[in-house]
Amino acid sequence: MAETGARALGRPPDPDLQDRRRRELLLAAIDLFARKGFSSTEVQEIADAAGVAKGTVYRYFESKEALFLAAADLSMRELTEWIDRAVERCVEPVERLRTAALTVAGYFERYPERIELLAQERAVFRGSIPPTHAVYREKRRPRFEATLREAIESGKLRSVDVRALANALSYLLFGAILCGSVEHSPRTLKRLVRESIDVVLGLLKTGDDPHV
Amino acid sequence: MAETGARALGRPPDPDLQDRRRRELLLAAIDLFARKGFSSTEVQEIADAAGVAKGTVYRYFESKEALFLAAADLSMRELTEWIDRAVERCVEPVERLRTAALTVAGYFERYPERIELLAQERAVFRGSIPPTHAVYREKRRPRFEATLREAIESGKLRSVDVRALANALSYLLFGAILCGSVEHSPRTLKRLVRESIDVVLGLLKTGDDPHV
Amino acid sequence: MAETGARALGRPPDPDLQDRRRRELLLAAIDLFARKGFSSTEVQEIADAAGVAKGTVYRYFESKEALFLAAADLSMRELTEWIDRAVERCVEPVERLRTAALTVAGYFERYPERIELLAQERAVFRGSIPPTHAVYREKRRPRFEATLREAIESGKLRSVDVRALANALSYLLFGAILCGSVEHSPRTLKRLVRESIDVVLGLLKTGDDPHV
Amino acid sequence: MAETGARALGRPPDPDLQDRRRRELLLAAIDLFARKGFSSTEVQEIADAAGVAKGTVYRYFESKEALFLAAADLSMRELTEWIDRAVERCVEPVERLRTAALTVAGYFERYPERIELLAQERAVFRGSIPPTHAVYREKRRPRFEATLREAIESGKLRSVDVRALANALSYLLFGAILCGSVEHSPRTLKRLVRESIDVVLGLLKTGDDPHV
DNA sequence: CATGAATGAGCCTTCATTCAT
DNA sequence: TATGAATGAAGGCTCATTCAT
Repeated sequence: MAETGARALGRPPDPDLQDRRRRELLLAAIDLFARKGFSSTEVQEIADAAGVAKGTVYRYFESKEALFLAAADLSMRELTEWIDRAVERCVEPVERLRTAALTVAGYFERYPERIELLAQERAVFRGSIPPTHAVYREKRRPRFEATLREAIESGKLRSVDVRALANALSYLLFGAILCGSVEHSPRTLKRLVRESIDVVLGLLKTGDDPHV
Repeated sequence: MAETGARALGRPPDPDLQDRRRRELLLAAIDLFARKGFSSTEVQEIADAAGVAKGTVYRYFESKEALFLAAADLSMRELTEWIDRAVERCVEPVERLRTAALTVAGYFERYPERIELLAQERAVFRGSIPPTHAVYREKRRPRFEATLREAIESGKLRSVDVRALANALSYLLFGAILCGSVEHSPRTLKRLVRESIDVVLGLLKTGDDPHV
Repeated sequence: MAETGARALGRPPDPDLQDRRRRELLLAAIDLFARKGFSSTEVQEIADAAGVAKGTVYRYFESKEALFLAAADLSMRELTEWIDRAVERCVEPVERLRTAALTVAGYFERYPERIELLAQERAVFRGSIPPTHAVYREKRRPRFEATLREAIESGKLRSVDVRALANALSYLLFGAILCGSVEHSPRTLKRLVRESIDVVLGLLKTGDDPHV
Repeated sequence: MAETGARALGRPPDPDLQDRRRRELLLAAIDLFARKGFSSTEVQEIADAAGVAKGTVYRYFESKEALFLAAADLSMRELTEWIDRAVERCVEPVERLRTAALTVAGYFERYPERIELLAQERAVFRGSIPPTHAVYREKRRPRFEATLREAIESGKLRSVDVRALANALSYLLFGAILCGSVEHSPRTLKRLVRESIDVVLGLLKTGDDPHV
């Protein structure tokens, strides 16, 4: 893949291969950390899954913890990309909100294991670092609140406190992802989120009929 | 409790001491597991904190994991008791909902560490067991949905899908507890939950003014 | 051995056994570190040699390095005891000097491996600690110089700079132990030291015949 | 050296560069092994210090151990050269002895780290090879004893057993170098050796006044 | 029952050495 | 010939669990 012509030079350490390996390791890490938990996963297993020797893992990542963090970060970065890509086509603000939420649900329905990374991260790095998901969420907050404001100002949504609403929707989504994947099959995550979000959005819509 | 007289064969057993010890151990476990994480906490530390020898821990609990589970369970059972006690005075259904949510927030504001147990539990027992909080939530669901139905039927809340609404509120609360304790000080948990819940409840109230 | 009656109490962790174990470990450590070198010796080997599990080693010593240091210290302390015991019978100062030197030689002839500990220690703890042998030597220096002074003042030895002479004799002895054990069999250490020391002492004796 | 023209088949080999590299590596090795100890020094560090890649080290030396040995050997060969150069100007035998000893002291005062190589070597190559310094010492012994004999026969020194005296002086020097560098600053090595040696030489001088 | 010394499997990390380029 | 990425054996240390007293 993308092997076209490159790497014929000899000396340079072939950045392509390195990138591929790094990614391979991260994917293996996501999978294993998510399925077995941080401390029950041996670095050797990750190396095996990525098809490299154990020592090689340590060429790419300082430590098991650093690998975990990088894996969690990759996961959240990809989620961010999904959201950005999905949302950029939505002009209508309410639709944009719904789409964003459903994209998150869709992402974790596609990669159910990655939900566990959120829990793992929190559990393992006991407050020593701000959780990746919180960091990413905070980064998106201004855009999020702007969209809400836009929807309210354009009369699409009732007028409520924007900060409180943003929080409520965030928490709802986060809670739905975490709980939904446990209580129901992760396969139904999207439906679950849609139903929950739509209740609230339905209530928010102006016009008196809170039908979704 | 209610242990009086049972199996009082001689001196050694002393069921009171045993109960006290057991509780001592659970409290120490909650504290340490929550503060340091499951795998970073040594059984020895818990024994020390409870003032017993390490071997004694194993007289009361099969294993480190069993101790953790029992600790998580104690935590959730106490939360349940708080809710029951708080709610039993509320006749008005909407007030009952609000009170329950605020009680949960208040509980974790009082014992902020215990929030971590939720994360720990999920992280450590990777799907091998249904998380304690999910079990307790499921147990309360019928009562919860009944209250919602009651509020709707009595015209206090708009008519929406009860299941979806119950989920939405649950997830919101769960998400708020988990995120709020990280993003803000756990001291403001109650305010955070109140604001988030009140937005939604405000929207739900019949009559057109969604002011809280 | 010395098992008489003791240990019948039950709880107290039997200090005798502990002391014996500790000594067992130190002797095994001396032997193995000396024969195989510090880094080529595995903690497991020492545990095996002492008949305990690896974890037990760490109950008695903080780390492999601490174990080494304790071993080196034991070795030097025993040497000190040998010297003290041998010397206490000598009134005549020159005889005392000779006896001390020969006792050192005898000690290392008896425990040839322990010579290696001196080398190991220096090599491993690169200046991070003052070498055990230097510490012990410095502790004896006042007594040593006093003896020299006594011998000179009583006319038994020629008058020379005491400090310089003390150094010269110390270095000679130390060099002889280290080199002699390599160049010749450690079995001849005593003879080697006697010859070297006697040359110098012979020269030192008053009266013109420097015959030993 | 004397490599001129040999095997000059093409461009690549360039024996000069190779010699320079080899020396560079040895000097880096001496420095690092001496400062950090054999096992705490990584081959990579030596490569870095010499400005070559790690793999290149293995083109010049079979293994880390071989590199160490070569480094120790270089050190002793240079010492030998110093001695030879210093001594060749001395006709008077006693002066020759003194000069040799002081040159050794001067050498290690100039390169204090190299003292450590002696200790390292002994510690690492536990008897598997005769220590470099012993080999070199043994090589010089005939010349050394000849000088002593010459001094005695010419009446400059008292008549004592030559072998024993040679040993005593050797051990004294060796011990002084090893101990002196630890107990005092290596800066005073020369003074220390001079004082120690002069005591003995003073006693050896014919004529009754053993003043240095 | 309580104790805490002993156990030993487990695991992360290091680093000398190799070898494809 | 030089390079440095990859390898994987090795080993120090931890800690849950056991069990003799």
